[in-house]
Amino acid sequence: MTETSSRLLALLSLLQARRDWPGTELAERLGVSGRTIRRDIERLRGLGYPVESLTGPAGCYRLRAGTAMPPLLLDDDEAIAIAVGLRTAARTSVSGIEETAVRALVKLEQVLPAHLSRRVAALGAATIASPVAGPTVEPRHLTVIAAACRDSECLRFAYRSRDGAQTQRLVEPHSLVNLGRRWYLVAWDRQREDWRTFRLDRLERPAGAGTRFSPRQLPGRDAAAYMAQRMAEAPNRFEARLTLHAAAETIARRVPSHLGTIRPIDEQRCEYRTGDDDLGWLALRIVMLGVDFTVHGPPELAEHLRALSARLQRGAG
Amino acid sequence: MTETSSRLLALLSLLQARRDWPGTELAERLGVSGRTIRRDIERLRGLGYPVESLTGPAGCYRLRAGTAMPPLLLDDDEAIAIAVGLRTAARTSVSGIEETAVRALVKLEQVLPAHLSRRVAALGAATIASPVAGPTVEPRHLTVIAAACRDSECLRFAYRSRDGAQTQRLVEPHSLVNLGRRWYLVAWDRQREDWRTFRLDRLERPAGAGTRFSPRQLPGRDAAAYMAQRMAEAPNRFEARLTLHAAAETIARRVPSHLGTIRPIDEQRCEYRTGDDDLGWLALRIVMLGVDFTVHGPPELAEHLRALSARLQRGAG
DNA sequence: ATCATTTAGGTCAGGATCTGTCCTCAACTT
DNA sequence: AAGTTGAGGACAGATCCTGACCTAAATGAT
Repeated sequence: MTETSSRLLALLSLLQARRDWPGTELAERLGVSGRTIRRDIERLRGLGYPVESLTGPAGCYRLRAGTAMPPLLLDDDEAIAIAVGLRTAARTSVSGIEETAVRALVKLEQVLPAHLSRRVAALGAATIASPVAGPTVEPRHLTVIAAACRDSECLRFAYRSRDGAQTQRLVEPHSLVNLGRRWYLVAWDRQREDWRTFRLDRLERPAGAGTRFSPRQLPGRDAAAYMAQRMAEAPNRFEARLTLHAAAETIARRVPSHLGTIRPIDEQRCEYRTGDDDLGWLALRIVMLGVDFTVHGPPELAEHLRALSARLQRGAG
Repeated sequence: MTETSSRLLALLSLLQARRDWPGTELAERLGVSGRTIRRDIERLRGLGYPVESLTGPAGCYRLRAGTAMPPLLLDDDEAIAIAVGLRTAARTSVSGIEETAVRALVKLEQVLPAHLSRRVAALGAATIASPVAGPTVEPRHLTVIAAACRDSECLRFAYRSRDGAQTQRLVEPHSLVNLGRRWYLVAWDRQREDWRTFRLDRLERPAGAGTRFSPRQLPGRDAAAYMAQRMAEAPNRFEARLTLHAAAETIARRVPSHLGTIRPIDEQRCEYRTGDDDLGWLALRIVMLGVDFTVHGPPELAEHLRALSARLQRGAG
């Protein structure tokens, strides 16, 4: 019955490509009689996909939103758009869905035909990298590691520790965690026989080792909690304290909660605390607020802003 | 045969959720015999989905990337991640796939269950809007209009022209075009009986009018070309000319081609020309380059940068 | 090297399902 | 009021599906 099944898929595909479909046109396209189309529609409804129908002249079938997600039938361009969209969603670190985006990306890339994969890679190469954004994570690394987590497959990679030393690692990956602007891997290090966290931007040539492992119990509630605890021990290099000359609500609407805290001082001012490892990024965040401000620390930030101010002054003549 | 079809879909879903599946486990999950699983795998292969298999102990089935895109079977969270990803991809205006992203978004939203739709909307509301970004387009407007284009349905909306006058429009939508940082609708205006272009950020309460129309032939090669021609007649409000104190190649890698042109002057300098309607955005683009520069015009830009410089100077103390 | 495990696939019989044809109804637009 | 479109029952013939049973081939562990 591969005939009937594939026809049902083709029917779903058509119903997703356009909204309104008269029965006769569907019958023609699929090469079956109108009666069979009606039966197929009935089958789809039986499977839980709500197909509306209008009677009379200009009557048609129409796939509506139901209670469950139907299989998505994408053409090449749409698949590419989704891959690119998920990559940016995974990278932007403001939406709060980074981990899910990576999971979806792994699922998509597993079945993405090679020629589309190449096109996505080409588009990725054309994407600009902001010079103040600091080190970035390659999307490929992200999906390789996420796939290893999902499939309980050992992972091998080279790691550059904070002091610059290169080591080769073999780990049992547990989870990918997105915190602040960075990605971390929580994994059991097989050589050191202990849990470790790795920053993805310090990691090179990750590849599945080919061997499976049985998942271990991570100490702590979950990977995000574990990671947050580790992070609390090693805070950001720069912790900024400023006064903003604008109402707290105005600012709160522009700053995602994990990128710092806002406290009102009075009607026209508020206190803003935020941290980062990168001065350039920190400064840009402040500039983008678009309001007057006063820096209370750290001195490096004030220095950086003065340098930026001087550059603008010189540039503007 | 709804039984067999839905089992095939369930099988595809399982194969997408994890990489390796032993046959016995699949048989258990789907409640059929192992022989039927083998036959189902055979069917999937017959439909063009390449299912690998490993024999021996630890043997398993594995869905590989083929030559065509299989139907994507998503869970709730993944569907949300894709919706959010496509929204950002449609909004960012650097990837060059904005139109396709909107098309995919329309397809997705047409079948996205209501409770997921609400969650996407909630996430969208939490997204921050940069104050220098200028007027933004609501994702809802984008999808409503794109759907009307796709389905050849008349569209009604309120339009605020450049001088602030409000008018009610009834149009036959032709295409959505993304140019620069903006979205435009190319449509046949039924009242004026001529082609018009509309900026989406000036448009309110778009809604399908319920009536269908038969598509007209647009003058010009395609909508993008038509739009580009119209745009050439009405350039940006501010056209910036600067010298950057950095090698042309360095800059070229950071600037998407439609956001201005780079011409080398010598080894260490290049000329950068770029335009925008919004001084804040223009200035931010320059700041983000992270290199020294000299502004040659327009005077408003220099003025704006001096003001920004002063703000930073004050803020840094 | 041997053994156990896993996929591959042929065959068979009974039952279920699918398809097209023909027909009658109901709903809706013009 | 008429014409168009979807809904769906009935029927017959062909097709397909499933589980059971069996043998072959590949592969990792002991």
